[in-house]
Amino acid sequence: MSNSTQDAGRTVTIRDVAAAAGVSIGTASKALNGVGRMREETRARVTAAARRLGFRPNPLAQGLLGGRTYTVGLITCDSFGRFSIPVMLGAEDALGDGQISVLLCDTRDDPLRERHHVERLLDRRVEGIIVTGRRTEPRPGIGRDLPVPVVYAMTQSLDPSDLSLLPDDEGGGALAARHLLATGRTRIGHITGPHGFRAARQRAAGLSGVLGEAGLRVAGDVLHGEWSEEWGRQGADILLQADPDVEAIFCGSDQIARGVAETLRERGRRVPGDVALVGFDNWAPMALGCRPPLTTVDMNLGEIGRLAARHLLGVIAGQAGETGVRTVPARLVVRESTRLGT
Amino acid sequence: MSNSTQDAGRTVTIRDVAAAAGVSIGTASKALNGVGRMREETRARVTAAARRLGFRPNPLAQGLLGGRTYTVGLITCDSFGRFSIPVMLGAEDALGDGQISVLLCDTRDDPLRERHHVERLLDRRVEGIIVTGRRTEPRPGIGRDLPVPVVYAMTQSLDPSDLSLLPDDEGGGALAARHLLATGRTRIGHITGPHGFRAARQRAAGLSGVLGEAGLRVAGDVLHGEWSEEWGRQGADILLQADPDVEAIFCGSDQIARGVAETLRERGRRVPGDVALVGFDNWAPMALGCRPPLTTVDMNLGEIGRLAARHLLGVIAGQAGETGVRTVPARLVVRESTRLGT
DNA sequence: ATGAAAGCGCTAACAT
DNA sequence: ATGTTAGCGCTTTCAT
Repeated sequence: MSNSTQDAGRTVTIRDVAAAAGVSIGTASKALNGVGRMREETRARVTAAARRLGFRPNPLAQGLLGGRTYTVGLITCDSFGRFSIPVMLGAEDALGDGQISVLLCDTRDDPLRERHHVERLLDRRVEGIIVTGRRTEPRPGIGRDLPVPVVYAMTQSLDPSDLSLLPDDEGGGALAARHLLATGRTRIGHITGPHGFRAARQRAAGLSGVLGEAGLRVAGDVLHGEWSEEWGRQGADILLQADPDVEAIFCGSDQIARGVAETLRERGRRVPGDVALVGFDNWAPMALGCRPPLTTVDMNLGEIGRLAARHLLGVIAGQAGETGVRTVPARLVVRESTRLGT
Repeated sequence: MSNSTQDAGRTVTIRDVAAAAGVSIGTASKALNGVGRMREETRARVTAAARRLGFRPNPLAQGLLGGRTYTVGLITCDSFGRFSIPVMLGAEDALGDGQISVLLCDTRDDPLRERHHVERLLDRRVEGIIVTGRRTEPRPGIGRDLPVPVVYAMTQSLDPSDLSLLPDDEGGGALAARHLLATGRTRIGHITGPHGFRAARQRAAGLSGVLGEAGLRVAGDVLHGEWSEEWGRQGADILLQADPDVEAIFCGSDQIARGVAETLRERGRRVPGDVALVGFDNWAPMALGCRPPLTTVDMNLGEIGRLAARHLLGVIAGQAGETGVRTVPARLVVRESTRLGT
């Protein structure tokens, strides 16, 4: 009981370890950190004592020395929204494995809160900061000439000397388009979110690009509306009116696609038999709850987070910092809504 | 420019402040912390110098002294799932306002990872730990006799000497039941999640209890199944078969309720005209996307997180630590699916 | 009312 | 090969 790793009593310091091993405190430090030259036997004795006493170095003291703090800050502007969460998860994943701790803050889109949090993070000597968001639109950076590297994930800094990691919305749109063409559909409509969203415009551009190469156009033109199921329901009716023979609909989000699916069913069109359907986001509860389950584009948000974290670790380790915008490829998840022969 | 709060140059220490104010370093410390006795003029001079230089105390150094670290750990077993996120948000909210930083870790339900993270948090001298989860089932605590207070939110520790904050599932069920009775329905069915979930059993108990007091029983018995829309669709058919005259259906989740709503529509029952519908979770995308929008029970997860954080702050501040299980009242959100006269 | 000094736990020069 | 010493930035006695 008394030699368990975490005794309730006083903290065991390196001084205790040194005493127990019969060496000086400096020697103990070197032994434990694997630096300096010393007899193997001594090193072993110190290590053994440390283990026996359950010694755990105090990171505060280590950090104070000007050494590393093994901490990074994670700022979300999104109240842990649907998009920033997978990103954070990926980041935590990559960082946790690297023994880095994560200080979390939520700015709730308030620049004042953000400024405040950045300062707190710097006070705590984080070694880097990851900023996540919910939209891909450029935003002001969190500060110039910060003493630590910063990376933007699922959001873009206006400052081109920052690195921003974004999903490849255009590529995702292209992916959907090629998939639909491959299943033999050529009359392809598009119902998506507000024109004010770059994500919506880029997904549409990806679709149009591929169709254009094939000498085709978007059936019934691109329909912009809310990011909601309700708009999906309305949009589907509009599209069916504009082009009753539409063979496939690519939607800007899974929510929109669900609404579209409902209207199609109510209008007597079978999915995918009459009309194939592709969503965007691969948001499991939506995509799987849809009838039929939805083929959809996955932005690989977790990968974006992991890349952001790894970038940070790289820069911290001294690598040159990449800058500008980098795009992470999307991935198509095929389900019933486009399956052939149904 | 050069007197901005965050200069890129060397960090300004209290030593610099003292020098600038023409006092000793100890005096500067006392002045800034508002302790000790000294001339008001001196204190003002130090404060002014600190502000002018942009002095920010180093929390590492402060913590090292055995003082406070103003940090708490937030452990989620849930990979930031749908339930733990609102809890975390609430906690971050309450803590951030109190100038406390949050160290985040995700255990991914792995006890080894959990143990590891707990130790890392303790190494970093967090002043307390919040454990969040996705299920209300009791789980082993993260450790006995930890040197800091621990509170469980949206998950329960097996150890009764811990404090666990849970949603009031039974109360939520009762809330739904009373609301349906108040709208004049007496034949009330219940379609919910697996019997293995305490949450499902308690919500059912809440419903049955209220119905029992009114001399009623659950119409067609409680139907247990998956937490999915698909089950909602199936369950609705089963219920309609068992009791074709059912007037209302209370569902164990919003997802189930959506499935139920779909089947009802396809079977020609109007909601809420023929059958009223109540969900559980108040998960916006589901509840609002439903046709019609869903009346549902909100567990006040954010409040659970806030309470957890405040409890922790209280214990840290020296208050006696409450123990055992404490339940947070749920709240009914009324929407179209039960609105009268539709 | 102010200053000097010790020390939190640790590491990294510099001595031996 | 090991020990000694000087700090990291701060707070807190204890002198003055």
